[in-house]
Amino acid sequence: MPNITLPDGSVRDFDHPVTVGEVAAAIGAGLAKAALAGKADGRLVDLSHRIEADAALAIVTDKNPEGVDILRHSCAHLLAQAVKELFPDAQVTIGPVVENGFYYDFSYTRSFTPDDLAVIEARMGEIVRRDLPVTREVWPREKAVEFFKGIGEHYKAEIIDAIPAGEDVSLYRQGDFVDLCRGPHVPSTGRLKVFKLTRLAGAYWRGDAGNEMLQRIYGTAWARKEDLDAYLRMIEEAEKRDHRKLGQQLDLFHFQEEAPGSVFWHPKGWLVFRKLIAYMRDCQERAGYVEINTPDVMDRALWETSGHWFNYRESMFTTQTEDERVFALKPMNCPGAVAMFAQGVKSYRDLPLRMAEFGKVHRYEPSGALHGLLRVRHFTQDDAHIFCTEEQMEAECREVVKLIFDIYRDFGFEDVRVKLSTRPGNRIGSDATWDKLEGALAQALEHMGVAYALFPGEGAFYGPKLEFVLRDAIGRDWQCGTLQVDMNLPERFDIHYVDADNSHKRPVMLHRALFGSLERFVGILIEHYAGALPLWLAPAQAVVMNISEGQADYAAEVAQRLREAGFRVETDLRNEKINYKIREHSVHRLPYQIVVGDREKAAGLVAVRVRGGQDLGQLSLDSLTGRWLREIEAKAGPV
RNA sequence: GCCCAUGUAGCUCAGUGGUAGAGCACUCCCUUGGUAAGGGAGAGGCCACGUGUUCAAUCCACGUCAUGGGCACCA
Repeated sequence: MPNITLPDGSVRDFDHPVTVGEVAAAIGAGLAKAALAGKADGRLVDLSHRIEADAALAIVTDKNPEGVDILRHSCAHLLAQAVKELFPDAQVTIGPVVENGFYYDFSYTRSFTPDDLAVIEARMGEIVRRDLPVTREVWPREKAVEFFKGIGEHYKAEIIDAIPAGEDVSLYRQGDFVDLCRGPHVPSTGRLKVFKLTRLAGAYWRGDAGNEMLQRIYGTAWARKEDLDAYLRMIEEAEKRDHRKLGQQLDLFHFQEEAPGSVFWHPKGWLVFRKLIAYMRDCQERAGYVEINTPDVMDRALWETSGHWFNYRESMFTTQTEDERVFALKPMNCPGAVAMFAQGVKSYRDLPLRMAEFGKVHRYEPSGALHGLLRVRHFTQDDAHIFCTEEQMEAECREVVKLIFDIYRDFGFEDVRVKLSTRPGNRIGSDATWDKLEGALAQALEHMGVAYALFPGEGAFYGPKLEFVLRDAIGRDWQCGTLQVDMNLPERFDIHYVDADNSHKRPVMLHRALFGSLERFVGILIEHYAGALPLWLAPAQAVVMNISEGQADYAAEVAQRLREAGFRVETDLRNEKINYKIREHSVHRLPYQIVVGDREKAAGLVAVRVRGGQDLGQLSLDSLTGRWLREIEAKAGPV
């Protein structure tokens, strides 16, 4: 008879097979009440699961992450049941757990509306009040297929049909509603209390754009009301930080209909952009890069050689001119860099050759993909191509990785994760070459002690890649930098260098971008800093305000002296109260506000207020600029 | 590209089958005020664009464009 080993190491002996729920009850009434499911020998099971033999068992409650996922999964079923009750003709498909919640995809003749959503949510609450037991049944696959076909659930039948013949499938029943599911689920619908339907969306059947579009209903679900509230507050905070909203409020950039997916940079936004380029230029010069610039418009023949014409033709902007010649706006900088390398004869002594280019690339992204600064059709890469020998490849990769980590740190991104994507099914080049390229990336990381996640099959068709994902101030992840190794383009363009033995050798090419896209990086920074850019990046670093007309000249003079010292300083001499001016510049997140009244004018000092409200009192201009220099040196401001 | 929603003043938004309104911003006047909104007056709109329906369309229908939320895509 089963001995049950609990997580604390204690063992309970039962003289008959027991269910998980019975074990929980044997431990304590409180636990029995809180129990949602069990984890038997590492496998999640229902409370009703019977344990026949010795096992290690943990009781899962809503305090475990797995428990919350079970709540979410059960909420998906609850949603499906509510929809089926309200719209019997709707067909169910799948309803998985996602981060913070769940969704369920339906097929239905008409579109659901936001009003439907409220009605569905109300019905979900009603089913909760019925407190229906949720029970598991195991059926032969064929019987399940027949059953779902019989009740008109063709999508469900198709899913089950894909399960290998002869296998049993598990079904969950709550009231009249039956769904295919691996489980586990909560024991009854009454356990689902904290959920909210959030939005409607379209989604392709089986995630394939060739299939019909289903209707997806998203919801969020939590163990406790406080968790839901915290989540909703987090969403609100993210909305406040939205770079599109802040870009408007802070007068950084705009978009307009004539140029979808292309940015109009206003003076302030462009200043940030320029500062980032200047910063990166400085980093790259120190790291031994040279900077080049190649044409934006080049003959299609070049893109045929590179392979882009055949692979990405529909995403390229092309020209139509008087002559018959077809040009394309560059969607990537690499062919230009290769052309640059091919000029003149290169010696092994020239390698590694690190060529950077702030290249503006043009890609005709699908209209539905455009998203503020984060996905645009014209963007500027802080691109570089490193031509080196196979022997140099790994060391170069290490240098790039180091540079990336150093740079992200300057923006306060300490939490950076690395993804290694390896050879895809559809690829070019021999396995021996792929071994070398993947090895170079993996070893570079391992030698540096950098942890990484492996993504088999996710590499580009010409080579493996590293991707760098950084986590921002409110915990969201952004993929920015990339490092790819490539033996394909050098081959296609037939470039070579002269080696020490006077033979011609093919260089290896590294593609790398650290910010990735400057446009996108500015967007990420705006959200990361919630618009309060650190002093070195702030478009206006300070504003000088007079209290009344008598100090206007002095305020202008102070501003001018600070500008001459190299700072970006505005004046606000308007006939407004100081409260009004301070409010306005606080809303615009200026790092420093300088107030001059009769007292400061008489003393030759300035009164200084720091972003956030701190009052520094009266300072001399020298001590103020000294503070600023130290702050700029420190780079990353408070986030 | 696909599904759904949205598009009214510089911004945020009301509103109606009989060609429009608020707050903020802007201009002018009063006020010269010491650390988050002083008062008054004024100016400002092809109601995204096109085609229908109607005596009459910002409002209804269809189409287009753009934006938003997802899906698909992201060399």
